[in-house]
Amino acid sequence: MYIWFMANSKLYKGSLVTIILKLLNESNKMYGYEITQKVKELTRGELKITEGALYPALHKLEAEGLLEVEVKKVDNRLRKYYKLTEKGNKETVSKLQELQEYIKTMQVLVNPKLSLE
Amino acid sequence: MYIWFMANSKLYKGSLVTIILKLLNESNKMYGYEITQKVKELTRGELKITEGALYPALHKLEAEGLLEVEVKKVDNRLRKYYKLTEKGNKETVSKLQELQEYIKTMQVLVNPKLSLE
DNA sequence: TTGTATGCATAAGATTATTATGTATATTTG
DNA sequence: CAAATATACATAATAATCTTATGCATACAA
Repeated sequence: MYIWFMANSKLYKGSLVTIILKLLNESNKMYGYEITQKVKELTRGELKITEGALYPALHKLEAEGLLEVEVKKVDNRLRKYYKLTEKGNKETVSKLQELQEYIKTMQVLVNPKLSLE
Repeated sequence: MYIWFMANSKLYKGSLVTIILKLLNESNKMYGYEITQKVKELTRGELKITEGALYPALHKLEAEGLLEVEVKKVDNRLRKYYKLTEKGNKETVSKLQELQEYIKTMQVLVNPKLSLE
């Protein structure tokens, strides 16, 4: 993993958990590397998910009971498949709401013609 | 400053500089406390700007040459009025573009029906 | 056979914020 | 009038999250 196109915006700080939860919500189960590739694909290489951020985040979500893990060996290589628990499903809904509220609030702050209804 | 309604979302991390620059871009000059009150007003108390975040951020922006400061004494109390430098104006445009791109990217990640044009 | 891709992991350091203090004056309220 | 709140600045300790760097290992392509 030598070259990365990066979004280079500090705004993504805090978004990683939301991204992980939403991707897992869409596709039943995914493994870490798959998540990095999916994000790369969806954002056309614009957004990098670094391993140093991803793996600790997955471990934390698992420890919090939001994800459960299943280890599989494919082509003689390990994969750790993650899927949402029931608690994880609820948290996903909550995180997506937070994201919508964040976007709405920021648009109000940044566009003086808008207001919070 | 005893009670604060807070947005309680980690997504705001990284947004403070964008907020400060945009507010100064709209209103010529503002002082720190005024910024906290303006944000509170615009977001109807939803978003808190803590002093421990605000003042260091203002100092940093000044050190980077994005803001210039003018100290005034009003009602026997100090106010440090900040305004954008030319460099600060350019950075404001850049930060606002970053915000729009962030929002677009996140909507793609979170809404699988959308795509980057 | 060397580099790239796949697949995991963690440690050091940077950045940004929260929380807790501290100082000081002005104004409101019981 | 005393106490609480509002105005106005500031910084230090701590927490959270990320980047960068490194490490291990297998598979595949040039």
